[in-house]
Amino acid sequence: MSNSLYSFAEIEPKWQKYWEKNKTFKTKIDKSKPKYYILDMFPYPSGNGLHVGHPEGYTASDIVSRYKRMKGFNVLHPMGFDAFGLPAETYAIQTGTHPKITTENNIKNFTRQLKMFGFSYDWDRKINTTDPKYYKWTQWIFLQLYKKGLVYEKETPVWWCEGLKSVLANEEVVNGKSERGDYPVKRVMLKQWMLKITKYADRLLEGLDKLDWPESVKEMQRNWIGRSEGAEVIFSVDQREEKIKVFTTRSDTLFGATYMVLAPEHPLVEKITTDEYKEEVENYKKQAMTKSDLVRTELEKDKTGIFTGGYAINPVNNQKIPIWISDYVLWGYGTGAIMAVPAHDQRDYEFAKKFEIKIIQVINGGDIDKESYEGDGIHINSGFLNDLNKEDAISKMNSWLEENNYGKAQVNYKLRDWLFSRQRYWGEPIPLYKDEAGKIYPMKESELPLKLPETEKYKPAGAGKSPLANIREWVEFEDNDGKKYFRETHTMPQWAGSNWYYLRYISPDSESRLVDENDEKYWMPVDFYIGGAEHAVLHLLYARFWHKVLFDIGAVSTDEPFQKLLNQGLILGTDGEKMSKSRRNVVNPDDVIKEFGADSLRIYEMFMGPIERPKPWSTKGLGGSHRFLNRIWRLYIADNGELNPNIKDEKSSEEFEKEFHKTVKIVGEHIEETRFNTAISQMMVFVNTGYKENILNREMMTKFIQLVSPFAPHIAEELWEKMGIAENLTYSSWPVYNKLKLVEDTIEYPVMINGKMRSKVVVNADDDNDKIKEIVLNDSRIQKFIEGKKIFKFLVIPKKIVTVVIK
RNA sequence: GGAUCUGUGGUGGAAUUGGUAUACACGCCACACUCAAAAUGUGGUGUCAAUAGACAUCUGAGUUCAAAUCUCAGCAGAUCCA
Repeated sequence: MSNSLYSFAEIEPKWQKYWEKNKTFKTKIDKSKPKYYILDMFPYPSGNGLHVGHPEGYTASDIVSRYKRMKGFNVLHPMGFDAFGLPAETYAIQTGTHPKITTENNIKNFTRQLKMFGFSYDWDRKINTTDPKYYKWTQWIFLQLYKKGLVYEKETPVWWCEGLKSVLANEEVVNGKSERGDYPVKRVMLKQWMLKITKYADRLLEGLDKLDWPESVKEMQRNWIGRSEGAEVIFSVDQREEKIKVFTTRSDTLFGATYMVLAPEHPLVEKITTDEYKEEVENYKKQAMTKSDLVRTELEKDKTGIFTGGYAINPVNNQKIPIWISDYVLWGYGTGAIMAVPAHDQRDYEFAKKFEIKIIQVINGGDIDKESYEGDGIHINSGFLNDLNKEDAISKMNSWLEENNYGKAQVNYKLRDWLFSRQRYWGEPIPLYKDEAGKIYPMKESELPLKLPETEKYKPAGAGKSPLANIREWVEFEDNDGKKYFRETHTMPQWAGSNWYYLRYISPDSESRLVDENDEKYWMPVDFYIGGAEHAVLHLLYARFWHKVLFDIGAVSTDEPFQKLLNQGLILGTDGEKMSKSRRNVVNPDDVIKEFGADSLRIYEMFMGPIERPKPWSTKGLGGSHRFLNRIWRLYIADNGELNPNIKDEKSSEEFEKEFHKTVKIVGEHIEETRFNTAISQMMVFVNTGYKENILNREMMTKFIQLVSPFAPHIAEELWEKMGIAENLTYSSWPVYNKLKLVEDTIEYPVMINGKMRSKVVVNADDDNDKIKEIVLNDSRIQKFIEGKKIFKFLVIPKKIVTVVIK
């Protein structure tokens, strides 16, 4: 159906080979040029190959790369693979194929596909996170974190699925069952490695202000970090030594605290529970362990809880208040305990109503018989806070707490430390080991990389244990001192490799450092980073965290890694739904390239709509983009294969020349603004105009090829060659437009009367307002409307519109 | 429930950031080429009315000489968070 006039099937491989052979995109430091580092989020090389969503962002970054080269920048534009991950391991468990082999094959396939698009990557810088030469440095960074005291071990629950004999991630657990196989899952307590990202919370928050990122992504990160100012309050436990610390943003409501709630996992629960309640509490704890945090904190859900039999003392009035446990309080969030003020918190209110706990109103307002009141107001029933408003009451209470050693003002973060252990085989081994007494030792940097051992058993070794635990000869070793040591068997999460890959591209072969010092200073920061919005929080936050640590130890010279960020929108199926195998609406780029060529696919994906918006696929629309390339081709090449005889050294018409300069202006500006769809539509206008012209000035037509080249590089190279130009297109200078050509001698003004468009008048560009008014009032159409009416206002908005108000 | 974003022809989307609403493309219609079709080229295409004109940017109000654009209220959808 794609009746092509130009043979993309020959042209595209021809130029891809040419670029590869000539190393056209090889990048070196060149201090005579400004640098530009433009980065794609590197893909996980899945067995399915590329989908049409990948090339959307990659084409956008390729257009900018090619444009910047022509603008005289030294451009670094690399690609690599984030190749550790679950699918290869699952496949290994099923088939016995080593993940290394699967990964190698997939990378080959991905590379083949990426090359078919003609992306201008410097392939000599390709990286692969599973290469020991690469993960040596991932492990090295981990050791630096360890040395800085940012690594610690903590007992935390993980999801264990007996049916799958595997530990599952939160996302893999749906309604207390495994997403795959629907087996029950349970919480298992396990010692795991944590990274103290919370230590960097403030800097991660402040750093956002300087970044040229979408506001939505910055906002998401701010919410994720979740800084809140409040107070720590210390409650003592009735008849016991222990204290309970809570964090609250509403210390002013302390007089209304009528009970406390501990997370079921809170270690104090066991101590304070009286014999009478022991059994119930134990049962409740077991139940809570099966629920995910998401389910537990759902607002609408029915509140559950159990009284422990213990009491705490409210420090402000020495009242005994009951201590409950409930799953709506999470362990690992804040202090795992809350003071409950049912009168002024909705969840506490529902809880208190259900279990008939006392509700004391301490702020005037609302109707406490019906619902909690969370607004501001005058404090009542609050001793020394009475008559104060919220703000004043908070500050007075915080001073009181501090003076009396019952707490202090405190900043709290929603951000939690980063759980860094995975009970998997296909990940970076953690370079730590323990002796028989359990003492932890970091490996020496000179011993890195700690390679993954070969094995044929990829299944986990048992509840919460990694497959590596099966390989005794790897785990146990004797050091020179003759003592026995045990390696850590957990591996790093997939984020680890992707956390710093942008640095490795800068000097992929450096053996002495993770990134060469001089090269790093030249290339960093990444000027422009393009990728999916799904990484708005985790990847982009973790990478910023590591980067700041590297900055602190002097390994990098910038405080932030990614200056500008763009999220491309999802490409949906023709049905407007997310592409998925089960919906059978997946479009395969291999098929598209076979039928229409890579240039057509590139142009189409850029022309679909604004890059950052989600948009549905249209096969017809793709045909239109292909037709556009054919029209370009025919504008240059006649049916006999020779150059179009209209292309000559004579001057083109005034109009066509004007359109050309306008096109140069718009295409350049719109690339800078990443508005590729409108850049393309302007090129279409130029081509449409060109079809009506008899004289296509050779110089203009040459420059137009340059405008096309970032978008459709193959056809551009071919036409460039057919025009007989020897200069290297990739490094030719981007055309400059002549401003004077765009200045009009005359201006056509639309004339509005009482807000309605009534006529148009043409005036000379240098006519003053009086002259314009004269022309307008003499216009016959205008006269018809203003006849017998009084002119109230007469406005000329320069170069825009004339507006008349009559009555 | 919260945060952020979006809402324009039959469809994807433009609109110089408050100034002629619907650029460009898809689809559809007509004409040319053709024995015919495809491809290609040219023209038309918001709705009602057919000279004029009236009405149209999710709904309703407001600001303004002028609103798709700004403000408020509501409705619908998307993403993230709870």
